[in-house]
Amino acid sequence: MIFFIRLEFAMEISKDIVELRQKKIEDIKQGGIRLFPNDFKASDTIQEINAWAGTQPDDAGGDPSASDNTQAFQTAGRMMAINKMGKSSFIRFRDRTGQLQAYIRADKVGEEAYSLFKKLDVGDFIGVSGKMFKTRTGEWTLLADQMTLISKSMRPLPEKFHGLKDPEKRYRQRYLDLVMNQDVREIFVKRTRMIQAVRSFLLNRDFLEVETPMMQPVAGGAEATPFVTHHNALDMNLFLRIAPELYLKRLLVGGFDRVFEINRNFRNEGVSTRHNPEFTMIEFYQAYATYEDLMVLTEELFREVSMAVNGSPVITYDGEEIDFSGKWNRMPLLTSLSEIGGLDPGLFGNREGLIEFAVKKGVTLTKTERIGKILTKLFDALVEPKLIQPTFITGYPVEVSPLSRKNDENPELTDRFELFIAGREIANGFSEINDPVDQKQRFLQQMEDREAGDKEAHQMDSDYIEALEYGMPPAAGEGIGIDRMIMLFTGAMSIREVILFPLMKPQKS
RNA sequence: GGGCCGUUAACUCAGUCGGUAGAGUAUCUGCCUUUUAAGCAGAGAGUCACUGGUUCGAGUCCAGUACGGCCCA
Repeated sequence: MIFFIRLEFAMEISKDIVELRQKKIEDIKQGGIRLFPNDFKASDTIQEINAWAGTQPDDAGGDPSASDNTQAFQTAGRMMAINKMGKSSFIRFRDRTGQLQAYIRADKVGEEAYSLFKKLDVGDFIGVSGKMFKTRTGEWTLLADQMTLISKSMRPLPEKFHGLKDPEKRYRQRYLDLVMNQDVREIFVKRTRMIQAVRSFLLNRDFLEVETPMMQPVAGGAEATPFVTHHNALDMNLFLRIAPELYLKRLLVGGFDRVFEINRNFRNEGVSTRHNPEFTMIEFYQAYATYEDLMVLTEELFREVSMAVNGSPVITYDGEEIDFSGKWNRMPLLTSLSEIGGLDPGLFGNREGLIEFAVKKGVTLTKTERIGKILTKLFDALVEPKLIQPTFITGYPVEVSPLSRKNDENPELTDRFELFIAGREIANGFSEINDPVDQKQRFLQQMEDREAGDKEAHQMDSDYIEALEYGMPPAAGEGIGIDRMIMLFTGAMSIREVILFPLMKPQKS
């Protein structure tokens, strides 16, 4: 008999935490307590309560029974720590605005409520009402005269001191990352603020925010491999967009002279610290402007965003101070190749010489690549990593710029820039082609490149050509990688740190 | 796609030369009405990512696979 009892006892306490909590939940339910009520009103935020405490005189709040303190509060949040001391306990709980300590006493909330409280766990949501007092150590604390269970947790939160560190778990269960790691929470709050700052910058300059198709019959506006999907009822394949560009320019034809869109693009490529298959871009287009106007606008944009989120035009990224104030460096691509990349200018038009140089520098090329492509590959390898301070590189070859306007003096080059900060490409902008004949020729050349093996070369978009044939005003447009911009302003070294739910392979069960 | 590294309790991590799996936190039981990573006493908790190999014996050595991290393309 004794053996039997001991065995049962052993089985009981060997259950895991989730099972134990389920049993606890049954107990609470049996006691007539509602586990998930939705009618508790948190009339005060924790921030408001802490702000009130900040206005109190230094000598106030010492005695919880003092009657001169008549301000009562009611608030709610998730319990993050519990210190039980017999018939009284301190808890820390948190809402969206901050954290607060509360003091629960059996003689204050009543024996019944206190015995319910003893069954609760870190991670549960509670509602508390009462008045504020100061503890012996001087911390303002809510003395509960009522305590309500609002939502019960069934799984334990990660450990309170070390938190959640495993990157895989942090990305897959971002909600836990956000609960446990306040710095992560701040990154995503900052992300939202930055996007708002970009949006109001453009709205203040009379740009119209629009939404254009994410599912497109022809995936254009960039050189990338698209995702393919299928529409059942229409029985047609569609591509997830790689860029909104060609639709935004159709809107220029339509008379929206200043438009922008902030949204996701999808590119069917690998993942890395700088690439997620879906990522956020802003593209904006301004009629009667040139790429030079947009460089100035971009400088203003970064300064304004930097001031809005950091209060300074200077940021630190990867140990480097980056200064957005003043006029940024501007340098033609070819100049950067000779001055920074160490390429002899005599080789600029010499394909064989360039290939020889590339091989010497360890840059891999395919056999069919033309001079413009080779030059930009050399740039990516030899110059880009060295551009730490904000730098506009201008004058890109026509053959790698199928949507950019040719330069009036040198038709081999385009009126285009790319912006580099901290050794990374952040933005790409150019004066737009509004000559439909030129645009069609560019598409035809791209089709030749595609046939020669460049799978990312642009596809023909006849519908877009037709739009241009109705007449488009001269314009300039730009795209900025929002995720990379946010990495800069938050100091994140991986794009996964600024995307709430980065793409992960499923785990096998 | 290639290279290097990681995967051990719910979380954070140890684990020596190959010899029966460890700590802190969390959990459970008891005590405790001003704590601060509360304290005191006790207890339970593991498919050592997975599959195979070597071995008398594998968390540890070898091979492969999965997932992840960093770097390169």
